[in-house]
Amino acid sequence: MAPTTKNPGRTRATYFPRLAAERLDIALCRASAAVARAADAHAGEEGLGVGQHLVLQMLDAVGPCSQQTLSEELRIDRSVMVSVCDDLEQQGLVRRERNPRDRRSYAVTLTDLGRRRLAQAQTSIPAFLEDTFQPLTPDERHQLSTLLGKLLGTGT
Amino acid sequence: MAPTTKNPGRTRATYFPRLAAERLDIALCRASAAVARAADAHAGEEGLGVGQHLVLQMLDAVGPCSQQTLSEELRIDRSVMVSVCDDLEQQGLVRRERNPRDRRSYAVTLTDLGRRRLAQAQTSIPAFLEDTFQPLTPDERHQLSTLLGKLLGTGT
DNA sequence: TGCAAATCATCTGCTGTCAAACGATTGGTA
DNA sequence: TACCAATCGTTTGACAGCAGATGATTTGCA
Repeated sequence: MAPTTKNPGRTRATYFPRLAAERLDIALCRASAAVARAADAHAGEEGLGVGQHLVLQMLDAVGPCSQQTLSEELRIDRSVMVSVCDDLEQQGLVRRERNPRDRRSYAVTLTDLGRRRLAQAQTSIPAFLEDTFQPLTPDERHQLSTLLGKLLGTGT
Repeated sequence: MAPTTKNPGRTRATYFPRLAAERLDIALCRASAAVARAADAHAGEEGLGVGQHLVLQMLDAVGPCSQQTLSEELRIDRSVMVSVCDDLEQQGLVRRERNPRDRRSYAVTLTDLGRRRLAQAQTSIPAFLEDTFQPLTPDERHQLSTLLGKLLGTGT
């Protein structure tokens, strides 16, 4: 069985690279799926979901926010934001205070515990990014960041 | 109401650009989500799902395949591949023939109708890509493709 | 040969995401 | 004032994606 009798149509030197080269949209989606998987795994070890981390980080950066604002800025659907804030509140990392000016909205507020939890979670992010984007040099990562920025319409 | 009495914490000059610049993983996922949404919309108009299109294209390129091979090369879960092939078969675009060498697997085969349908669907792809990646110059698209290729481990 | 392990396609159940609808509240207009 | 549209948070239902189990079949090895 020198000339492989089986695997009649199996073209090693696979098809995927060709596809990824031709279809930029597919390449982007597949890469994103891999990265998202890694991020979820990392977040799982850390005990704080990706979305929850982002909410804490934004609250720390810009102060108390409505869930609406958090949704828009973090690109997380508002119906998802509900459960994200539920979890955070239950862990005592944020408080939901009614906005006296507009009682329809909350003013989601970072607690001291939340601030400490965020600081702790932040420490592992650089290593995670380093690990996930290891195939790229620092310069290439910067290129990628710029290109994605343009694609997202977030200025340069 | 010259000094806006409401919107106390609303920081226009939004937060998202900062986030996207710091967190390459988030930028990648958000960009991918936007692109995927556009692709789904395009595929909807075309009447052929993204996965179904990819299957037809691969069959045309490499000949009859098992669902397993299609799954691996297209990065589509095998349990999802089942319904993708179901749809294609029901529309008469592929046939599922048993592989006589290995009756566990199918040899999914492109029909003439499938080949014509593929040719028709292909024509609208360039315009879709042009539209979706409009913020990027051709050179930048090539850069992005190269970077994603490295990230996906598909050689240069 | 006969038997254990691996493989292919499929099915089931779980999770996360999104669209749409809903109550509560607000702002604007007559 | 009374009323209508818009907004915020929430709930619900539909749907895709993935892990794991299952049945049929094949392969490897004694």
